Amino acid sequence: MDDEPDIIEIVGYNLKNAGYQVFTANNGKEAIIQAEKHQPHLVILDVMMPVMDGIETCETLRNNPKFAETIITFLTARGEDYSQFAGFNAGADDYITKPIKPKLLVSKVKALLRRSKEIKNESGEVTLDNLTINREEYKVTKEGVVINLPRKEFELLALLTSKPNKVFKREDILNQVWGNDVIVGGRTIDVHIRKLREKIGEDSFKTVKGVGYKFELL
Amino acid sequence: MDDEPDIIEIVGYNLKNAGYQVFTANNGKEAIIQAEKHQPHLVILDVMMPVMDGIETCETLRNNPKFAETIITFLTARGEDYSQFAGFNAGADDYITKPIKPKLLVSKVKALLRRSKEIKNESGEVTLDNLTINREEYKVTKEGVVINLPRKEFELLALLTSKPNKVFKREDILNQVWGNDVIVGGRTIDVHIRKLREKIGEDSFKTVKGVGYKFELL
DNA sequence: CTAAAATGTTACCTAATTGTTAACAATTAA
DNA sequence: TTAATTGTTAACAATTAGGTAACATTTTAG
Repeated sequence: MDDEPDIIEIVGYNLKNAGYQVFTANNGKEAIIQAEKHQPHLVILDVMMPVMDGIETCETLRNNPKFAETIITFLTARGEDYSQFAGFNAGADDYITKPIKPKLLVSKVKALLRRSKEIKNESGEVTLDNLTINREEYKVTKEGVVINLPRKEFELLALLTSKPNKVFKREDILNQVWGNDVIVGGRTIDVHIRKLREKIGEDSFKTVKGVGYKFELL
Repeated sequence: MDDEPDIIEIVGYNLKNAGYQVFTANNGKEAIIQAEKHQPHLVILDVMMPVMDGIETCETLRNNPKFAETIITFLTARGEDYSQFAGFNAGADDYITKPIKPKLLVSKVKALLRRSKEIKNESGEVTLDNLTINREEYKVTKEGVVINLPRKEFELLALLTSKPNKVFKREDILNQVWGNDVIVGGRTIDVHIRKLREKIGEDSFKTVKGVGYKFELL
């Protein structure tokens, strides 16, 4: 994501050639929207971008737990130390200065992604106990029987099962399932939990008072 | 690990200052020996080193599964593209070119280590003696038995165990567990300590009169 | 050795949090 | 357009955590 269309094209071309799926944006705001939509493994930012600069974009992404695992690197002509500093302080993983040979850039990207790919071997499908959650198909199966869940219920289940036994704070649940800006009443989460308990099983969902909920593996 | 003693000293000094434990070597062979001995999280190599050059050192380390998780970066004056290429092909995670301001180097190192530390600390779990405290799961286990703690008790325990044997002042406990602004009566902490003593064990929590409490490892 | 200060203990009350139901609104599918 | 499904809310019930008072005990200082 860069402000100069040419650079975007060159970089994009080379990364696509290297086998990566690439989405582009012309400014920070767009970049964030694209990132939300595609959940990329890696984000490349320029420092100077219209509407929202790279540093701010980086900070915004970093503050969203959805992108905690996302690798963020700057690619920019601004080589000054203080600028690099700002980049790293904003939570970037790397800071690459232009000019750089496309092939070398691909090498760098490969090096950056190597580690995150090791972690994420997600097929989109997770199996826990006798429960299978397929995020791509929005399908849940329990003991071989398909359970049809409405969107919100599915997303809530998907979130909780993304890290079994981890307690998700009510606030985080709201952010991730309902979105940062949506305001809903105080009992909404509970009602959805209730429905999941009905359909999936009472014991799987544990309340941690004053904190939130967790999906518990026994 | 570099061939120029001066650089080694400067880099080492700055990294130590940033809180890292640093071991040095003057050539590739030494570097490998040191790495085997200390199992570092990060290895910094120069490309040009006597006895065994950096590329070869990097390859050797990478071929050893023991160092699969180890982050390796070059730090060198050889900025040529083909040289960087060779570095990444040898399995390096990053390639930093000199000259670089020490502070910026520290930032880079921090960025490189953040991910590997996240993965290792991901469990958020601390084990002391026969006691396990998992912050992410809000779960405490003693001798394999799960102990369910209310939030405040859990947070108090988490605080005290975050630095075993350190005495936490009553005031600090109030600030960290109850928050800067909340005003509670003078016996509140004591009551919670009491409950923890009941559930975790009398001896673990020691009173330091006129100061506060500590979690004592025997 | 005694008084004052600090801490320990218990039981109880209340406020905060969560659970549950049903009604209503919004969305989607037929 | 209507019917079905899903999402949200309100109202109330149930639960539990947290705090405090009151008193006991221990420690410290003079």
